[in-house]
Amino acid sequence: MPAIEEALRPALTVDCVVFGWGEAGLRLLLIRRGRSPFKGSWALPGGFVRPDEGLASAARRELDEETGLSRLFLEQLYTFGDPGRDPRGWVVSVAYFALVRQAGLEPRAATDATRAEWFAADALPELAFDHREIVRLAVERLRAKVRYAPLGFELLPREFTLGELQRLYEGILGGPLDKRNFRRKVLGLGLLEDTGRRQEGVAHRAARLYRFDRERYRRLQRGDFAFRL
Amino acid sequence: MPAIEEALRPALTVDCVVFGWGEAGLRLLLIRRGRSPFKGSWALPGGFVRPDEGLASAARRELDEETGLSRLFLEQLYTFGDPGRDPRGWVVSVAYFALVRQAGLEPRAATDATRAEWFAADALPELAFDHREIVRLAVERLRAKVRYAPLGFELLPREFTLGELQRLYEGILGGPLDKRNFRRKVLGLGLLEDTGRRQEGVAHRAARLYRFDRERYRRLQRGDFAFRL
DNA sequence: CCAAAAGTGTTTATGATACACCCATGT
DNA sequence: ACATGGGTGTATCATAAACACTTTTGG
Repeated sequence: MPAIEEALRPALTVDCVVFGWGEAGLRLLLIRRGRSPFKGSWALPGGFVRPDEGLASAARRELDEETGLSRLFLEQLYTFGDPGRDPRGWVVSVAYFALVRQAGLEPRAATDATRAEWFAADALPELAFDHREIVRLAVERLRAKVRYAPLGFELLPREFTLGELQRLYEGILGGPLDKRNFRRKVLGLGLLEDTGRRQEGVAHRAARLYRFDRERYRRLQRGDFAFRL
Repeated sequence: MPAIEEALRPALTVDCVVFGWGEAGLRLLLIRRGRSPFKGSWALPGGFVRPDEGLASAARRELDEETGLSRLFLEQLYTFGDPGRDPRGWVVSVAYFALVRQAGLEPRAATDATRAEWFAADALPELAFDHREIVRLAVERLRAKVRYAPLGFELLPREFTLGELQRLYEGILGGPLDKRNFRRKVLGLGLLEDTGRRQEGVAHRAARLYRFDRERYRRLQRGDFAFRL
C-alpha cells in the first residue's frame, strides 16, 4: 500500500459556531486568541484535529477545552479550504454549527489563556481568518433549518413557555409572528408535552410550562410527518 | 508565526458523486480503481487535493482528469474524517455533489488507467472505502433539494419538454406526479422560457421545447420568491 | 386598579389535490 | 385507424393568514 507524501498534507482544524439564546436575543460564543496569528483578535473556538479522533469529536473536545461547554447540539456546517485563508499556510477547516442551552451561564476560560465571551449575533467584533464568512453561513443555516427541524428547543431551557418559544422564533427569523397562529401550529405538531406546571415569580399571569418530546419526534420522523413552523 | 507539526496533518482528498439522467433513470458515475487499496473495485471519482488549489477546484480537476467531464454543477456535500475510513491511514475526504447534462455521452477514461462508467443509481456495485455512505447522503440531498432548488434542469438538455421534466422529477422523487398539476406548478414559477420550437422526430404530437431562465431565477431569488415543486 | 403577558375562535384567502377527455403526429 | 404522448380546466379540500378581546397575576 503506497504511503502518502507529507508535502501533500494540509493542517486540519475544526471551528465551531456556537449559538446561544439570551435576554438580548441570539448570541454567539467567541474566544480571544492568545496566540499568533491574529493574537488578541476574536475568533471562533476551535483548533487542530488529532489523528485518532473523528471530526465531530475534535469539535466537542475543542469546545470543552476552550469554553467548558459540553453536551450541546452539534452538526457539521461546511469545510473551508481556500488557499490563503490562513497565513500559516495550508490549513483546511471543517466548520461546525452548535446550539447551547442556558446561554446565561458564564463560559469558563480554559486550557490555554483564551477568554470566551458571548456577543450579540448582530453585533460581532472583527473576526480572525475567514471566520466572518463562516458565521454568515451558520446564521443562514440556522434561519433556514429552524423552520423545518426542531432546533429551537436546543436553545431554550428544558421547560419553556409558548411565549418564550415565540420570542425565540421571532428573534431568529427576524420578524413578528402572530400569537394565535403560532400557538396553534406549535401545539398542532403534537410534540409539546404539557408539564402541568406553570412559571413562577412573574408579575403577570403565569404561563404553562412545556417540554419538547424528543422521543415522539423521532418516532414521527419515520413516517411522512414534517416539522414545519 | 509557529509552524504546524507534520504529524498533525491528514491526507486530504475530494470525492465526487456525479449524477446523470438517462433513459433508464438516475445514473451515477463510478471509476474502477487502478491502484491499491481497493484496486479493481468501483469507487467515486476523486483524489488528493493539492496545496495551491481550493477544494472545489480540486474536485473539478479530478473529475476532468478521471472522466473528462467539466462544466458541471458542483457543490460541497459533506466531509468525512472518521479514523479508520481509509486503510492507508489518516485520510479526510471532502465529498462533492455533481450534476451533469447529457449523461448519454460516453465518459472517457483519462490520465491514470481508470475506467469510468455509468451505473443505475439504484443498482450500484460494491464500493471502495466508505463511498456507499457518501452516495447515500448524496442521494438524500438530491431528493430533498430538487424540491426547493432548480437542480433538475442541470440534468436535462438545455432545451427540454415538460414531459421530460416530469419524468425526471418522478424518477428522482420516486413516485408518479399528476400531469396537470405538475405543468401548472412548473409554468407558474415563471422560470421557463418557451423557445417557440418543438420536438422533432417523435412518433406522436411534438411537444413544446422550453429553456430554464437562469437569469430570471437569480433575480427572483433576491426577493421573497421561493422555488417549490 | 394598573401593567403585562397569557390565553382563546372564526373568517378569508391561498395553495394543493383529484380527476378525464380531446389533440396532433408518425407508422 | 391506431398507438403514443401532448395538452387543457374545474371542483374540492387543507393549510395559512388576518384579526381583538378577556383573563390572570403581582405590584
